[in-house]
Amino acid sequence: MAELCVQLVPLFNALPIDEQMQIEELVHHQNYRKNELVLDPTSNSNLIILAHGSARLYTLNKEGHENVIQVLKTGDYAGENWLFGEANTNTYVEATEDSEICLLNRNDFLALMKKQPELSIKLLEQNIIKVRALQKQIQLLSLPKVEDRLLNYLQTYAKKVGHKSFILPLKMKDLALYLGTTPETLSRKFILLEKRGVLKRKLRQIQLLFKKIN
Amino acid sequence: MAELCVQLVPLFNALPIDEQMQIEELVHHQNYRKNELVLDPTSNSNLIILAHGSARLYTLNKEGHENVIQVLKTGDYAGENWLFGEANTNTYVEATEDSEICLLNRNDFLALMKKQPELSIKLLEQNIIKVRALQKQIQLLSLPKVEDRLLNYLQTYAKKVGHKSFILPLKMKDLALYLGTTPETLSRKFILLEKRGVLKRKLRQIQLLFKKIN
DNA sequence: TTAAAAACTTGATGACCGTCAAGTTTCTAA
DNA sequence: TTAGAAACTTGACGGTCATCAAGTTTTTAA
Repeated sequence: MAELCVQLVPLFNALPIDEQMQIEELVHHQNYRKNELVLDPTSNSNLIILAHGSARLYTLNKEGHENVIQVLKTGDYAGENWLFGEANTNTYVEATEDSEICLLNRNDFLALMKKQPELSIKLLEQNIIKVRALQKQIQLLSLPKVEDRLLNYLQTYAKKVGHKSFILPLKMKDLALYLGTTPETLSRKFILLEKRGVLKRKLRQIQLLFKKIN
Repeated sequence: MAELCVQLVPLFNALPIDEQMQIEELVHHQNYRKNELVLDPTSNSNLIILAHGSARLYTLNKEGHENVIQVLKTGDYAGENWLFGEANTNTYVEATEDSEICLLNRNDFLALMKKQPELSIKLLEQNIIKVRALQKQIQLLSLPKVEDRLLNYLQTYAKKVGHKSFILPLKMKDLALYLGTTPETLSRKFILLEKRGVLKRKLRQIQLLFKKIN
């Protein structure tokens, strides 16, 4: 279990601990019984974090029938979008077992950001970094050949660590996922690149062999 | 040519016009002669926007040799990252022809955000929306079959517009690019889905035929 | 240290899809 | 209205890669 609920939310988890604690102070921890309604559209919009338990998030269609959007388990969260932009107008959350749930009120949060502009600047900074990482991943995934994706990834990573020798930060399985391929194919591609003299490898230890990293 | 330099920068271009103008007021427009240095690491860090002309962005390696990172043409920009986080410590920009260049100073910009917390909140909001869109695209690109990517895209779009009939917002060519495939394959997949009775299509007019949009 | 699990590799196979080239339809602007 | 361009379609083909299954190696934890 995380020390702070807000650490579970990607939006916040890269923030310095001080800022995280400022936000944590705004959070209301509460216990709900099974089948109890946690929030509905008349509530203030909230970020909802499941500290422990489970809940389901649903909307009601015209016929009044539930439309389950998401099932939340321990450690999950929802409603990041309600902290900004549109408020929640049609979504309900109900505990599906006895649960401990953290709620962060939209207005409280916006007020904090207005009072502490530094906080929103840091959040913005984190988010811009994230955007750049995602764009890079999309650029990679758009290369049709796995070989090119892998090479591009390795070059980028080498540039980032500033060295042509490095240890892969991901397991093959995860790297395969990141590159939109399978461990099998990835394994073969590594061997291919090694045969071509592009790199040397011992397990996850990689050494790139070309002159220029650009 | 855009009315405002800052509209060229994705970070800003979805902002309300008022906010854009506030930022634009901070921008220094300047003319540079061919080969003139626009900025170096001793300058304050700046966002640089090429209103007209061209420039090259480079670093110097240990031997003092130029390492060209990027070539900027009319409408291009660079240094978005210097507005936040790390300052520029090693990059030079030089005009490669007579150019009109807009510079936005990091400190000016941060000061504005601190004075106007609303601004950074809006920027953050835009950025979060962008993150969500990018994550969706990655999720799509990770599906190995084009067919699945297309169907997933169509379902998501239908949900967004709240209707099973809609007009594709992208040309085939662009949709193909977005889905990481080619116009040819995309065309074939549309026909396949039509034959299967999943949808009807007349040009870019789409109608999904399955019961449930979820 | 040793056994079990997890990670990684290897092989065979066929479907999928990118490519190229040549069509057809739709759009655009004079 | 019409010619030209752009967008889209169709066909044939071959390479890439996902899949499945059965290895081997490395890691983990008792």
